[in-house]
Amino acid sequence: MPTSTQNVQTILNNLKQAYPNAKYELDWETPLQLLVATILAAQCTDERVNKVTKTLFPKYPTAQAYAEVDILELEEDLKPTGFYRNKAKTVKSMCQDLVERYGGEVPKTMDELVTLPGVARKTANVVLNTAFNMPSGIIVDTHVARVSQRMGLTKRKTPETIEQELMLLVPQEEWTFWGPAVVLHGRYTCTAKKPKCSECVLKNVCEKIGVTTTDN
DNA sequence: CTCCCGATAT
DNA sequence: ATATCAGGAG
Repeated sequence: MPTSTQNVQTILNNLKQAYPNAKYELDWETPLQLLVATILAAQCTDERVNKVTKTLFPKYPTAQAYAEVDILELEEDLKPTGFYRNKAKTVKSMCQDLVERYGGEVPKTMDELVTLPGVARKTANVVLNTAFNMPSGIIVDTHVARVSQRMGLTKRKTPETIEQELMLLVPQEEWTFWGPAVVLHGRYTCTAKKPKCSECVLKNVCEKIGVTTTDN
């Protein structure tokens, strides 16, 4: 058995012990809500997104509602999440697309999702993994990318190529667990600045590539 | 590669 | 002051 495969098993075991119920922390009830929340989550904490969507979701119950809103009003609604002009434009045009091409429903395939404005593989994987329980791929956000590189699981730089390598290493039945678990690990332990290596459950199989500051 | 946006951590 | 934050488009 290759070393990397052995490491992946160890990583999985330790992650499951540390984050047994790992799941995405964005608040949502419908696929459309999760899709919108994930777009708003770009360069913004989930906590802030949840605060905004608490009032946003009741105001816009359907894709049609976003599609018809005045762009300036939507910009105001999304302002606290940052990148608000881009996000308002993206959400509105994406929902227009949903209404025109998919009857207002969120499509359930990767090929269809990534044709929507503002949706690439990361956002599509979040929706497919979380809302539709489909192992379409592995969520690779800034956290998963950073942790994977530090662990020595990949030397690639772009989310797409990192995802490709991870999909070869991680068994498919673990894909939907891997993403949320590694995101949590990256957010709270393997942080971008000053990672907490001394309390890391993966320290024994981590190569600490590019880690310059540790707490021990 | 840059740009979009603003709050927070360091 | 600067890096970073559940990214994606041009």
